[in-house]
This record gives sequence, structure tokens and C-alpha cells, in this order.
Amino acid sequence: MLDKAPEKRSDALANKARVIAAATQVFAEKGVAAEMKEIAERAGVGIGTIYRNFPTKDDLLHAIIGDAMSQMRASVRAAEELDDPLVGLRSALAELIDGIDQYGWLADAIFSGQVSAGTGEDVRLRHDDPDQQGFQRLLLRAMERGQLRYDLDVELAVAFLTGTLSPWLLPHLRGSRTSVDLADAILDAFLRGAQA
Amino acid sequence: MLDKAPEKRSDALANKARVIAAATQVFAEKGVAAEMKEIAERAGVGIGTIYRNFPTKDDLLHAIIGDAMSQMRASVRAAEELDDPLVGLRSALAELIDGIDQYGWLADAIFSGQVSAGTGEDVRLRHDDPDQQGFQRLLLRAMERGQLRYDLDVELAVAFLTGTLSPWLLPHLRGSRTSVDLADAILDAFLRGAQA
Amino acid sequence: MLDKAPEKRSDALANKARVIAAATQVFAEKGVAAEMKEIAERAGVGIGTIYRNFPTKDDLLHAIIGDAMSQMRASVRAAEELDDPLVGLRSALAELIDGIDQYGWLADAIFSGQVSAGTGEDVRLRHDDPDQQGFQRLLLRAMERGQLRYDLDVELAVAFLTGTLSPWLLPHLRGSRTSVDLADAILDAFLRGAQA
Amino acid sequence: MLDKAPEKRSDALANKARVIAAATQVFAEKGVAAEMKEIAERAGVGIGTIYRNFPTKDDLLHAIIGDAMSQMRASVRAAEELDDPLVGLRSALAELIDGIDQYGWLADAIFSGQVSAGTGEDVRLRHDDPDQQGFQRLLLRAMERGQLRYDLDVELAVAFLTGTLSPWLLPHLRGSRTSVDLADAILDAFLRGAQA
DNA sequence: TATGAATGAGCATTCATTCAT
DNA sequence: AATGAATGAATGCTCATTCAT
Repeated sequence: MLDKAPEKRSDALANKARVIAAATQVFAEKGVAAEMKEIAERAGVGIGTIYRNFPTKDDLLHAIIGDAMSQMRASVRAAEELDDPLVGLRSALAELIDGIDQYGWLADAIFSGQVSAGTGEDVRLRHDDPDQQGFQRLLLRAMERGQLRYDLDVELAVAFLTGTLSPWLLPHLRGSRTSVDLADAILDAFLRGAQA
Repeated sequence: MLDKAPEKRSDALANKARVIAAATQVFAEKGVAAEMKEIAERAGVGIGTIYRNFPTKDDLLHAIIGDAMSQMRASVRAAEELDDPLVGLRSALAELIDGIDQYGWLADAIFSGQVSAGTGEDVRLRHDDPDQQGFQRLLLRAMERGQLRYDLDVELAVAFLTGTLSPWLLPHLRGSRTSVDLADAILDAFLRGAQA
Repeated sequence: MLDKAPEKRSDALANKARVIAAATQVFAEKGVAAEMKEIAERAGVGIGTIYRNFPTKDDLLHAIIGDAMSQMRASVRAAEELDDPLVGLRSALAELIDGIDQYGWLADAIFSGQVSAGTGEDVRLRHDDPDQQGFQRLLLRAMERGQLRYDLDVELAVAFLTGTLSPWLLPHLRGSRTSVDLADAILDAFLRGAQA
Repeated sequence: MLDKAPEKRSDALANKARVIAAATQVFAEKGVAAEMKEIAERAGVGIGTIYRNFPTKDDLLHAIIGDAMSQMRASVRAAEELDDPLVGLRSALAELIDGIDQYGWLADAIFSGQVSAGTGEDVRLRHDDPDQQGFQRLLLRAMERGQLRYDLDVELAVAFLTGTLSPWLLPHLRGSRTSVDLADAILDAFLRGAQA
């Protein structure tokens, strides 16, 4: 991900960014099967320019995955910095909701095996790591503080929270709520439970 | 002259079934991008035979989607027949868990736009219908009976329950539990909430 | 090179042969850079048909190389069967002259490294084997019989005889002579030497 | 106003020379299919600089061909200056052997049609001219002097001598001999013939 | 003048679909 | 009806060439 040539012309850097942005859009619209040609057109560059920056379609995909993952990881990490773990949870949820809007299609691609084995595997495994472990840590801290039931099944709890963010549920749930409002609603329902 | 056979020969019917079974397997393993040739081989028929029964790859896919949907719809409907809505919920969850094992890949395919626009849309819209509305009805009945909070956000509740079944969360949650045990655990956590 | 399915329809076999024939022609005319599309057109089949028989352009090339090599090897071997080694030499030369007409372009392709490393290497090494060693054996037998100088430098002699067949010399030498006449002329000059 | 520099700056000339040198190397290693980019890197200049000097890859190739041809032509012409035609022949052979080491790959390229039709043709035709006609003149002079058979087939004789220099025969023949030794051996075998 | 990033025509290869047998 | 060989449009990627800096 680091540039070998630090003296690269700024055009080149700008182009690389435009390609990533265009690809993120196009993949989101058409799925990973989208054509490189369309991405090039959307980015306003020639096909060759994409290939100069990303030797393979797969490399382009991985660059985007990398971006998405680090963005999400960063959200969760920032949430962990907050003092109150429940506040952190709310904040992480809200940020993830925004992230899914942009990167939701990736989950599909990754989990339906359309991304090259190598990285696919990696992402699949790590999927349990960065975000979910962040969630787990937040939950555990809340349990220690007595904010949550001491006998909570943490993994199930994470599944409740992140499952709600599934690309096909989210748009419906969202309606016209802001991501913060939705995060509040989810957290509230999660805490109170359904029992009368 | 003999009258034209009003029913397909049972050979033909058997072939159709074998194709659906093989395709379900192969799609599950390789995703919707799997090749028709492999499906034919798995089914032990020629490619032409697939095309006699399903004019298009997409048609084959939709046939499978149809099967999956009606199987799930049946599960939920059966659950609605039960007297106690919470028992019904538990039963529906357990059945869906089994269904996801078999048809989870479909969610990916449908929601990442790899299924032809037309039907993809249809399925996407209807997705809110059959199962989820069944869930909603069960939840509403439980609320009426006073088994659930009267102010429960039903849509959010459905999202909690079905989001947990997301293809990428389920295997992890499952571990070695039976589907009934897992359904119990989910329902229990759902009812009690996380609060201390 | 053997057919896996012995019950293959004769069409398929015929097509494979037509593809090889067309490819031999087209490669001879345009060099190995010739397009697959043109070969398909020349053969009167679709591109896909080529790929059904030869998974790769390189495979097609190697099939042709194989054909050429075994044809030439057979010529030399047949020449070795003859009783008089000089008669054999004449016969081998005549056959090689005909072979070069058809396969001369291959030498270029192979020795300029345009054929995939693997087989390129193989052919390059074996090049010293099949034909040239056949020639060497014929020459040695002729020496033993006292038909040739006992102190002949065999490798140089082979180079004289086969170098004359170089794709760019042959057409010029040939003129309108038959291959047998040319072989006679070469052998005669080779035997008599240039000295007054 | 200063007059436009009537001579290229020596920088430019130096660059042109470096490009030719690099291209000769790279083409020799990888064949004419070598990439312009690699030639630029080897020459230590930008791709654009190559194109400033040689508008086309083909032009670059022809420049090299021109160099090779004139070098060889010069060798033969120098050989013709010598008094004794057989000594000239030996000298010409020795020089050509050295030339083939450097330019042998060209023969492949030219005769397998990888050089643009126009010039390819030219070179092909002229091939009979410069060197071979030089050889022919040397042979004819030797015949006139009674050093060679009066009834020698001159074209065949040239083919014997130059065929031995074929890029794929030469390395094998050479072994560890110097080019002069090899030239001697070839000439000796050529003169004496193979007959007992 | 030199540079190398950008361009896009060109080409090998894949795979859904057709149709002769 | 069943088969699978044949088809060719579609698509990823390469590399000679251009041109803004």
C-alpha cells in the first residue's frame, strides 16, 4: 500500500485515489463482476492507468477491502478510547452503519467466494478479529463495570449487534433515521430485551 | 394416434430434480459464478438437459430460490400454526438455521446483484414479505398475549433474530450446537436483553 | 496427444485435424504472433473449438512442433533403414527439404525464444538429437564402409548438410528443382569438395 | 538570433548510441518481442527518449539491422581487398562468426516475419546481396585462379559456408574454438569434401 | 530535450447457450 | 429426449505510442 516512489507526481496519486473511489462506487452498484472498463470510465482514466496502479482486478478489490477494513477498525478503536463502554458501543455502531452504506457489497463478495482465495480467506478469518473483537472488548468492559449482565453470552451479543447491520436488513431498518438514531435504537432494544 | 402425454415422463421429472439438487450443491460450494458444465457433471446429465428444463442459468437459479423461499415460508407458516407464539418463534428459528446451512449462499448472490435484475429485485422486495412478515406476525401475537413488551419495535426485533442468521455469523455461532439449542440460546438472549 | 475418449465423434477428430492444418498454415504465413481468431477462421471453426482441443495457444504450437518433429524423425529413421548410408543420406535430405517447406517457420519461433520456455528448451536440446544424430549415424556408417574420409569431422559435416536447409537459404537454392534433385546436388557438392 | 544548431548535441548522439546498444542486448536476450520499457531501463533513459530517436519500435529494429548489415558488409568488403581470395574467404568467415554471436537473433526475427513487412522484405531480398554476393565474388575469383573446381556450383557453395553459421548450429560447432580456428576448420572441410 | 504516466487498441481466453447427432 | 461439441460475445490484461510536465 506504500508508494515505492515518494517523488511520484501528484497526478499519479490523485489518479490512484480516483480509481479507488470509482471502483468503490461501481462495485457497489454492479457487484464485483463489474467491468474494469466501466471503472476506468467512471474514474475518467484509461484502463491502462488502473493496471499501472493495480496489476490485477483482484488487487484493486483488495485495496478497497483494505481501505474498508482499516476504516472500520479505526471506528471501533476510536470507540474503545471512550470512557464509557456503552457510549463506545453506540459510537461504534453508528460509524459501522455509515460504513456499511459504503462497503456493504463487500461482505457479499467476500463471503460468496468471489474474491481470490488468498485474501478472501484472510478477510474471512480476520473478520472475527478487528471489528468483532473490538465489540467483544467493549462488551466485556461493560460487563466488568456492571453495566451488562454478568452472564451475557458475548458472542451472541456481538451477533445481535452486527447482524442487524447486514446489508439487506440495514436499509430497511434505517428508514430515514440518522445513523446515530438508529444506533441508539439498536442499543436500547439490545439492552432492554423483548420480554414484557 | 396416441394423445400427447399430458404429464412429463418421470425420467424427465427425475432429471429436473437431480439438476436442482446438483445446482444447489455446486452453487453452495462455488457461488453463483459456478459453471453450468460442473452442475451438469454433478447431476450426471448433459448440459443440454439442464437447458431443456431451465432455459437460462438465471432460470435455474430462480427455481432454486423458489424452492428455498417456499421451504422457509413453509417453516414459518408451520410455526404460526403452533399455539404459543414464542414456541413458534423458537421452532421457526431452528428451521431457518437449518435452511441457512443449505441456502445461505443465496443471500449473498441475491443481495450482491448477481441475479438478473428483474427477479433479483422481486426477491429482494419479497424478502421482507414471507419470512419476515411471518416473524412479525408471531411477534405481534406474542405482544398481544403479553409475552413481549407492548412497546417492542417489531422491525428491530425481526432484524435481531434474522440478522443473527447471516451466513457469515451463523457458522461461528453454531459451533457444535444443534439448531434447536442455538434457537433456544438466541431466543433467550433476545428476551432477556443484555442489561444487568 | 492420445484421445481420452475413443468414442469421440468423428467431427471432433476432423476438427482437431483441421485446426492443426490451419494453424500450421497461418503460423507459417504470419509467424507465431498470428491471431487465434485467424486460425479459427482459416479452419472454419469457432475460436472456442480451438480452445476445446488446445487449452492454450502454446499447446497448439506444441502440438504442431510435435507433429513436425515426429515427421522429421520418421524421415531420418526411414533413411537409416536403407542399406547404403549414402543413399539414406540422400533420401533423408530430400525428405527434410520437403519438411522445411512446411515447418521452416518453426525453427525461427523456437530459436528466437517465442515458444514457452518449457518446451522451447526441450525442443532446443532435442534438436541435436533426433535428426542430427540420425545424420551422424548415417555419416559414421558411411565412414566405416569407406565411403567417406576416415578423418571427417562429423559435426561439421552435419552442419554443412543441415545448414543448407536453413529456412532462408533453402528457397533460393531450390529454385525450381525437385527436392530429390536438390538433395543430389547438395550431396554431390558435399562429397566432392570445392578444391580444384 | 542564434542559428539553429546544425549538429545534434553530443548528448543526443550519446543517447542514441546507448539506446542502440541496449536494444541490441535486450533483443538478443529476449527476442524482438522484448518490451520498449526494458530497453529504456537498460539504456538508462526514459521511454520518450527512445521515441525521440526512433519513432517506432520497428525503426529501432531497422537501425540495428542496418548496423549489423553494414558491419557484415564491411567485413566482406575488407576480405575482398585481400590478394588471395581463399585467405579472404577465411577472414570473412571468421568475422561473420563473430557477427553472428552478436546479431544472430536478427535472422530469426527477420525470417519469421516479425519485422514490419516492408523492410522485412527488403532485408530478405538484400540478404542475398551484400554478404552473399561478396562471398560469391570471392569464390568466383578463386575459381578463376584455379584454386577451386571450375565447375563449382557457386550458390550451393555459399549456402554451405553461410548455412554453417545458422544461429542454432553455430554455438554447437564453436565449442571453445576461436572464430579463426572455426573458420579454418569450415574452409578446410569445404575444400576437401567428404569423399574418401 | 527528457521523462514516464496515461492511453486504448489489440489479443488470449472463458463460459452461457445452441443445435446437429 | 439427451448429449456434448461448437459457437462467439464478452472481458481481463499487455504494451507500443503519445503528450503534459
